[in-house]
Amino acid sequence: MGISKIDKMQNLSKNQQIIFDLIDKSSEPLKAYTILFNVQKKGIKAPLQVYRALDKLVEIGKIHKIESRNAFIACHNSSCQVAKATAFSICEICEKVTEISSAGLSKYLANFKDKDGMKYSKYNLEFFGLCKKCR
Amino acid sequence: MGISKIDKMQNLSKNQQIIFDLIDKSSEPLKAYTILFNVQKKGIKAPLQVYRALDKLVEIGKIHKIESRNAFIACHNSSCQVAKATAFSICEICEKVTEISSAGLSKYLANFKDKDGMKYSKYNLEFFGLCKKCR
DNA sequence: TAACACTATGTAATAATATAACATTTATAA
DNA sequence: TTATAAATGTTATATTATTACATAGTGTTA
Repeated sequence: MGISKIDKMQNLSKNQQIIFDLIDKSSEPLKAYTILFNVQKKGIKAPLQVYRALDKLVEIGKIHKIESRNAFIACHNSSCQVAKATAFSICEICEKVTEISSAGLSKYLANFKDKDGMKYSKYNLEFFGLCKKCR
Repeated sequence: MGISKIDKMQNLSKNQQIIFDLIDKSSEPLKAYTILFNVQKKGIKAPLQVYRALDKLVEIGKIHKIESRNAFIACHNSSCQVAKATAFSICEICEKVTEISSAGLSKYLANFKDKDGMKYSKYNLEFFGLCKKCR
């Protein structure tokens, strides 16, 4: 009668919950020190407390890191299996980031084989361009 | 009788050439401060000198930044149009990075449209897994 | 319950990555 | 040649991330 991994994913610790809530309600990706500044009133004082929570949230797939921006957004895509398959579009003017949810794309990438016939279990894809507003 | 952009790409400045040579002959991606350490004997003393050369080399497509690793490798792929379309495989154990050269993949991604029918002019894709040696 | 393993937290210090600001020099084009 | 753009040199500082060590909570199981 163990607790499954799925169940565990829903029981965030105190710091994890505070930081997830902040990221989840944000309309844009947040940087670690922006997060730190915003949660200091809740008792989280040190960078490490933020980075530890971020690491865990990324690990369980609740948030993703936008590598080219060193920033974090909440996952809104049920099909990215625990952070293993992520794709984003990034506007180079306003910096708006949107998670891409495309069955075709994820299928294509999950099945992609390199020259040696090797498949990869995990990927991150970042598209760049101009969003509707900024065109 | 102007000099074309292609020609310009081959005339690197002194610092750019020193830093490109180092990256080009490296068997692994190099980090900015590793580069700095290695070119100090050649008179490049400050981080900014390195970052400026790196920025330029990325811009003209001679090198690429591996975003998830904050490291740089030389481009060995004639088909990545001036750094606008890059794909890499990264071994999560030995950290070996290989640039992927796949006409199918680049065609698929160059033509990918999101839900709004929008195409993107630029992308970076990083695959993660275990390389042959580390399996 | 007691002992254990595991996860999370708190705190200080510091490492690693990257940019701002300003002065000067070199290369290129008109 | 003169204007312009590109590159360099230098100092200081901003931003991002980790090491090391001590403590506390949570769940498991003997």
